[in-house]
Amino acid sequence: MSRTCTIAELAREFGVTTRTIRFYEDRGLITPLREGQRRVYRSRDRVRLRLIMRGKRLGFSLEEIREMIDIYDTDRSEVAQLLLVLDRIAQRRANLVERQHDIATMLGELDELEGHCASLLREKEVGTSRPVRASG
Amino acid sequence: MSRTCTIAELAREFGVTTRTIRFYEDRGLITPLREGQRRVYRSRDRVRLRLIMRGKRLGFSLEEIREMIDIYDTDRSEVAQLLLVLDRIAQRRANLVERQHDIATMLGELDELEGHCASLLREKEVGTSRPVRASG
DNA sequence: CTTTACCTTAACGTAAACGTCAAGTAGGCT
DNA sequence: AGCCTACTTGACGTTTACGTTAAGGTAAAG
Repeated sequence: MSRTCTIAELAREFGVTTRTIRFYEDRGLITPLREGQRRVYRSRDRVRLRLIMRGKRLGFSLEEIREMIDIYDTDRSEVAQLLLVLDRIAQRRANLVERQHDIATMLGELDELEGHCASLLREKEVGTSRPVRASG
Repeated sequence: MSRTCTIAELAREFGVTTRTIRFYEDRGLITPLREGQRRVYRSRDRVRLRLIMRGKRLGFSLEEIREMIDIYDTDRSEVAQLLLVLDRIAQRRANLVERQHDIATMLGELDELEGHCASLLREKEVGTSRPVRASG
């Protein structure tokens, strides 16, 4: 495991531009170390970026993603903070479960449509003595 | 069930602005009837809007949502079109299944974190004479 | 007829999430 | 020393998905 890397390496690794990574930093999603001027990324940052990309695939805004990251970042030394984290986890979970239902609904509708199409297709195949040739 | 309705009624029903609905029409996502100048929406349009809202919740762009709607709209009288629809269905399904996995991963991570927090909390509660909060 | 309420198109404004220069710096090669 | 490459910080441009006036049409109510 490469301990640290440059911004260009990280960008290649995740298939994004360096501009994107700097933008995420600007929005407080990543906080790399510095070696003089240059940014130095560690596995910690790679984990973050993975979280970010996953969040993006699911359509979360960067702000929402920042909130998720905050959950992992919150200080867990005090009871109040722990309770806060548990509360946020519950909210996130509820949100994700909603999405799961939306996806399940969509998949169900696709199944239905597919079944319809398949049966239409069978009808057409039965009607033709030879393979696909349709016309008046 | 009200067969038709105005743009304002539809907007209230779905909790969006009329501007939003007109914008969706502009992008080819909805095509209401007209009574003179005015738009008239039927259950067909309501179904569309439900599809749109669901797509938005899942983070799909309006363009992607338009493509989904196209799947349902494609002419199914010809075999070639049916095969096209089946192909698109497969692609959509693959996409949705990917999202399901992303969500499952996130939920798993939340479970893990929750477990960690819960055990930290138990440690702290053991140390206190008066319990902070008990459950389960 | 005027007000009120709802509708229309058209056009400009805006926040998010970057893309795309521009101009400068720092280290390595020859 | 000169050049190349990779990095840096701006700062303006772009697309998406609407918000927000502007400017007006229509139909019932007062």
